[in-house]
Parts: sequence; C-alpha cells; structure tokens
Amino acid sequence: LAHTCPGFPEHVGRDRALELLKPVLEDKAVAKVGQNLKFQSIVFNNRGIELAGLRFDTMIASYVINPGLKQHDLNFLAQHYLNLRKTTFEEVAGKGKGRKCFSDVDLEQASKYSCEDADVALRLMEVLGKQLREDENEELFYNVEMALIPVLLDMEITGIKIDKPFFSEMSETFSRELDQIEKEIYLEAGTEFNINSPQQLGTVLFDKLQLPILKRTSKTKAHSTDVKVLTKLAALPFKIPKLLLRYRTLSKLKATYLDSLVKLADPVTGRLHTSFNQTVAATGRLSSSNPNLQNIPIRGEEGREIRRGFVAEDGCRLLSADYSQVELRIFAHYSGDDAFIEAFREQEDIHTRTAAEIMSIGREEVTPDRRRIAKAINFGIIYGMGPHKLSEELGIDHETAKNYISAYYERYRGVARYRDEVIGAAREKGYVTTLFNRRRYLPDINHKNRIIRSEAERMAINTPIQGTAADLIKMAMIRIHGRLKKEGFRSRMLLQVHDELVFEVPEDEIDTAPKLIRSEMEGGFQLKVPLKVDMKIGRNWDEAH
DNA sequence: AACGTCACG
DNA sequence: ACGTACGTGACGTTA
Ligand SMILES: [Mg+2]
Repeated sequence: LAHTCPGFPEHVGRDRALELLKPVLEDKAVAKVGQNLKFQSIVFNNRGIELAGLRFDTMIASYVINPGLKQHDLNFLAQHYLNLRKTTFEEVAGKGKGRKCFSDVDLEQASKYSCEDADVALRLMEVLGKQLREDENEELFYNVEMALIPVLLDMEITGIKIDKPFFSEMSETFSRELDQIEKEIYLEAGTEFNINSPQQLGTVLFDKLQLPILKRTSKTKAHSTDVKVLTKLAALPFKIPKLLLRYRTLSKLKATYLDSLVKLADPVTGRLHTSFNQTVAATGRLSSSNPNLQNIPIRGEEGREIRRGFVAEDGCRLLSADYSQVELRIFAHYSGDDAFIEAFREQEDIHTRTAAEIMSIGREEVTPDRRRIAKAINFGIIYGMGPHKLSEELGIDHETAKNYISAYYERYRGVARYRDEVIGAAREKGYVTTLFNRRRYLPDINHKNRIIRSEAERMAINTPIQGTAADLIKMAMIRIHGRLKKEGFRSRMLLQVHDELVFEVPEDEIDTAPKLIRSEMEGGFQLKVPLKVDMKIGRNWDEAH
C-alpha cells in the first residue's frame, strides 16, 4: 500500500487505505489471525490504529505446542505443519547490499507475497488449533498467551524513562578509571595488548607470566580467564589478576549499559522501549531484548548505581513488586511435603528451617554460616544439583556435600518423591508440564549417555517450577493490566523481570494502586502455600527495589 | 557466526 | 556426543 515510486500503477495509496480499513482493524468483533500479532500491532500503532480482536497468533500457538523449538517463523511453520514451501522475504526483496525496501518490490510480486502470508497463517490456524485442543492447551493459549499480547504491547509502547546525563557522567568516570587500570595492566604485563581479547590475555597470563592454568574453556579448550579463574589467581603475588577483575567489571557495565542504553533512549522522551519476546524461553518465561531490560545490574556496588538511572516521570514514582521465593514455594507445593509446606504457612525463614532439618539441630542453633549452606542447597535442589557442584559452591568436601543432599531428601521426603515422579513421567511421556499444562519435550531423557541424560533430568526437575512461576506472573499481569484500565488508573506496568513487576505510578495513586497489584499477584491462584509479594516505592528503580 | 565472558532471575 | 545447577541476551574478538 505504501508503493509510491514512479512507474507503479495507480492505486488507492497507504493513507486512504488505512482510513478505509481502520474501522475493521479496530473492531474487536472482527477476529484477527496472523503471525506475530504484537509486531503487527506495533506497525499499525505507528499509523494511529489500535489493532483489536486478536484471536489467533500462529507464532505463539507453535510456541505453546513446542516451546523448545528454536524457530517459529512463518516459513518454518508452513514447511513443518503444512508441508508447504513459502516464498521467502529474501526471494522478493533480495539480501545483503542489494536488498530492496518492500515498497520498491515489484507490485505483482509484493501482492502475491503478502497474500501468501495471510493465507498460510489462516491455514496454519486449523492445524495448530487442533493440536492445541489435543494437548489440552487451549486455556493456556487463549486465556494466558493470547491475552498477554496487548499487555506486553502496552508495556513496550510505554517504555521506561532513563536519566541520560546521569549515565553519560557515570560513563565518563568509568572511562577515566579504565584508562588508569589499562596502563597499570600493561606495566604489569610488560607489554601492550588488547585486554578485551581472551586469547591475547591468555597468552600474557599463561605464557609470558607463567601463571598456572586452572581451567580450560568448554568448546575450544583454550585457557580460561573468567572471573572464577582470575579470583583464584588473585591469591598469588601478582597484581594483574585484581586489575583485570576491576577492568572487566567496569568495561562490562560501560559497554553493555551506560553507553548502549543512552544510544537507545528516545531523544524526545528519554524513554527506553524493550521488546518482550513471548516465544523464546523453553520454560515459558518471557525474554527481553533490544535492549534487554531483564538483566539490569543490581549485585555489585557500581552495578547497583546504574539502577538509579531508571527513573519515574515527573509527578510519578516507580513501584516494584516482586514475589518472595516464588520458585521455592512452587517447589513446596509440588512436593506436597508437610515440613516444607508448614514452613511457608507459618511464615518461617525457609533457609533456617532447612538448616535445622538437614543438620538435625534446633532452629536456635542455626548460625549465619549454616543458614548460608542451607540456602545454597535449597537453590541447588530446584536445579537438580549434585554433590560435585554443591561442594564446589560451598567450598566443602565432596563427602559432606553428599551427606547434606541425602539428609535433605530424607527430611523432605516429598521432595524425593517429586524428583522421582517428574523424571519417571518424563521418561514415559517424553515431556514435562507446568501446573497449567505448559509442555516441554525432553527427547534426551532416555539417552544412553549418562551426561546427556542427566542434563535432561535436571531440566525435568526445574522446568515445572520455573515454568509454573512464569505462568503465574503472566496471569497476574493480565489481571492487573485489565483492572488498571477498567478502573481508570493512570498507573502503567513497565517491566517484568521474571518474578518482579515494575510500575510507574502517579503520586495521587500511590495509596490505591499497590493494593490492587498485591491482591492480583498474591491471590490469583491458590497453591498449598501462600504467595508473598514484597513492594517498594521510590523515585528510581534502586530505591523501589 | 562462533566463542568467551558476564549481566540478570 | 559431554562435563558436573536451570533459564536468558549482549558485548568484543576472532575466524
Ligand atoms: Mg524475589
């Protein structure tokens, strides 16, 4: 419709066409079927049209049917489900340097390509819809994933404001320190080299300075220089490992956050607009990209400072609401274990309780160090961790680690039962499911190689837990979004970070919005244990978290 | 495009 | 078809 170049035949033109189509596109009674409807909605949104009646997204249907697939594009789906070879975009527009803008593609070809897209999507709906029904995934597909599209769309369009001068100044400060460290590293190394090159760095550390090789990299068996290796090397009488650790921290934060985010912020509004990907993570989680706003630093001191650059608009505050230990609570629910469930019902400190259980001591005898051990085990168990990793993680010997784990399974019998059941079911069916029937296939669960099979078993243990947490927060998001709109709030949902939701709240809604949010996050579904949400309000994301 | 590295839950 | 705890995305280097 936007074809305008001279030589094209006379046609209705984009603006007039959109004017004519607008009532149909915005009519929710007219069902829309297509591939990647959130993207289509953004395109229409740029022309002032609010696509309504989103009925069936083929990309998302494919993801619900098999979230482990790496591809859900229309060409793949056509081939896979319809045994049909669709014209590719490259075939009509070309690729590389010679690639044309779609509005310059021959009109006949462009029309045919566009119609094929629509036709294939509609035909896919039949096949995918049948599969969804067969797998008992219609609830999850329509009421969770499809319903989530307009929520994510609003979040992406709203964006979050950053303080650009704050980031730029911080970047300058980092630059000065980096220059300083760079010189010191060259001095210690006795040569200049590219510090950002793990290969060149390896040569300096392990050939020139003859430091011990502690680890090799997984793919190429090169000499590893990662943070664990450098931390161990820092105990030796060399200055260079510590300098490198500092250099790595600063350059990571500068390149990935300070400099990149400023470039991506809208020049007028100062807001960042991420993409929430609904068809990437094999467990049912969302992912975020361009920029990724789900991995903003928080752990280190300088990293934490970066959060202060995520701010609320004038007259607003940021509100962060995050689930407390949601995965452990889901794990307790699945295990059905009395001791585990009781701990959460009585609002006990779960790590203290675990320490007391596995060390057979009174809760008053649990020291901070014992609690730390129990915390690592609680975390490790939901990932299917073995004694090897636990001993390494805690710096204890292999035998002790083994004893802790067996004591854990002894005291929390339900946990052992869960582990055996979920692995057994996976072997039998070839997949595991979440509480809301989201499926993940694990073809390697019966593999004859122990290492590969163990990997699949850990996925079998973890996926129902991580996936159920993802299902729960998605449902909460849908309800919160619906109520904020229906009840006339001006508060907006901005971000989701797996167990956390971030909102921008006008000052006059600070007394009302949090109650709504908490109620929908905690109360959407009754598990055998209560769900708990921590909330905080601040002028920036650091203060709010 | 693959790799090593490192930011998050 | 590979190390050993799950799930992601981005950066800079190298081939
Ligand atoms: Mg939390």
